[in-house]
Amino acid sequence: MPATPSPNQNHLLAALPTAEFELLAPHLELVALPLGEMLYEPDRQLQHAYFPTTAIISLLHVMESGASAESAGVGNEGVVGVSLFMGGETTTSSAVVQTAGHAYRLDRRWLMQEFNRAELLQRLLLRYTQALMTQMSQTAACNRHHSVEQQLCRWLLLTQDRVAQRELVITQELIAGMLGVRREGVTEAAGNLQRAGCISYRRGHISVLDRAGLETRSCECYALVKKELTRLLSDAPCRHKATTAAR
Amino acid sequence: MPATPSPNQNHLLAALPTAEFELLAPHLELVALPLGEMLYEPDRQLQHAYFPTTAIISLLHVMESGASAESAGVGNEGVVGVSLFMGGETTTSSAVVQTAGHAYRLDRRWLMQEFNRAELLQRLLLRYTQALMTQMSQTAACNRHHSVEQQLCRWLLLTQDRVAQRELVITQELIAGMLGVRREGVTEAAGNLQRAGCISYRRGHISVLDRAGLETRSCECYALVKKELTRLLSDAPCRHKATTAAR
DNA sequence: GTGCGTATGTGCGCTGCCGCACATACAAGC
DNA sequence: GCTTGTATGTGCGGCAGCGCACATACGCAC
Repeated sequence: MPATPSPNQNHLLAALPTAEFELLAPHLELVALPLGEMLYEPDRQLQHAYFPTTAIISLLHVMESGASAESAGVGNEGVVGVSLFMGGETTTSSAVVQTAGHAYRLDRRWLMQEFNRAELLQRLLLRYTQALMTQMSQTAACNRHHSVEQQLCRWLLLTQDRVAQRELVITQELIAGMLGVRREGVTEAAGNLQRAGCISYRRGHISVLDRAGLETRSCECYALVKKELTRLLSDAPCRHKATTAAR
Repeated sequence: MPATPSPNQNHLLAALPTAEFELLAPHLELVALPLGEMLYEPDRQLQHAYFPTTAIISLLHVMESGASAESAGVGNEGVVGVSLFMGGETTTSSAVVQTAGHAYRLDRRWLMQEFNRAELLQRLLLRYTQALMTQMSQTAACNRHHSVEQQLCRWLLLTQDRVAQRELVITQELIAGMLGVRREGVTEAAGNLQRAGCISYRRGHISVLDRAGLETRSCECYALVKKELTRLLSDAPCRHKATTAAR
């Protein structure tokens, strides 16, 4: 973990060619995102796009019944607020900070303007958006067909990729909210994984011990989403090495 | 149903201002899409974008187990092949003709070129893509929390909006494939809906008798997706009235 | 009309997840 | 240390949907 926050910790920002980055840099504002903060909710006008460095954000759907489910997560590989440049400005989902950390944000108007002017920035953001769509649509199919344990594995792998740390700081209760299942279901699945030596956990902390084991027990969705993200962003121009991290 | 096929039957094409449409028109090619035809599949390079008029296309995910689920459907409100202008060129899903009919298609290269040149075309396509993302992410949450009957209602309503006909020509088996559930589950749900007077059906045909009834029995997802589609496309410039049809 | 392919109806037992009601045990603050 | 809030463990009945095995019945092709 770099002690000094840097925009290059975000893969999209790091992938921008120097010329474009220089234009953008003065407008980047570092913000701390505490756990549970809501970056946007349905129908509320989003004021900034957020490029996470150490924070992780969940795109959550809350149903009328109060039940919730995550359609995608965003970490240092992406950006929160694609609806700004997609033109809709609002979305039907909420964006909630799932792991506290930092992000750089850009003002809405500036981003919208620059998106239309800077061709490479536009291309990069659109390619990332397609990766996000992959994640969403795969989650739809995954929710239909795969078990809680498989989905927990997928979720742990995706999340760990974003923090680059063995230990995740999160409660099973919160994970249940993301997956849209009961907290008890997560407890049981996590128990199995711990007994199998894949993870170990204590009150609010989960450590990944055996990634290969998790990948075996995960459904195919993890590898698929990961592969697509890599494909879509790896051949982008790149100032720093941040984008190369595949899995 | 107009006897003469016209690009204006597709809401996106109809929404283009005359100047932009004139540029595009010579490149539009009318094609017949038979039931079951696969417009693209994972990793296969897409050669055309399809603007359906009477056809309906399902964006399907096929899992390793062979099970499938639709993450979104595309009818005359949209376009198949957003990955072309999003920059990825391929996707991880398949696109399968769910209801036979017609579509206008545009060559891949021409569309990619024009997307970068024509600002209004770009804006329209991106807004539609955001509506598609709404459909995908809502489907993810819906698959998690709602019953087969609720989802069948949602599916019937969305599909009927696309054909503008009382009667849909489709088997329960195919619907089951879209929803990612058992055929018997669809049979049972359809039986309930018929007994309630919402629909009537016979071998391969389903007629919607009571839209309001279906909306009541549907989950909130139908209204939400529909509303977002309307919002994103209604304030677009519009040569014809096609885009105004909100439900 | 007759026949046949295929769409639909129905009944099993089974499983995974739910909803609830607790028991337990951790960790931070006094 | 002890208390207290909260995270986790566990057991129950219930139910929706699954997988299977059929029975039935529709409608097209001949």
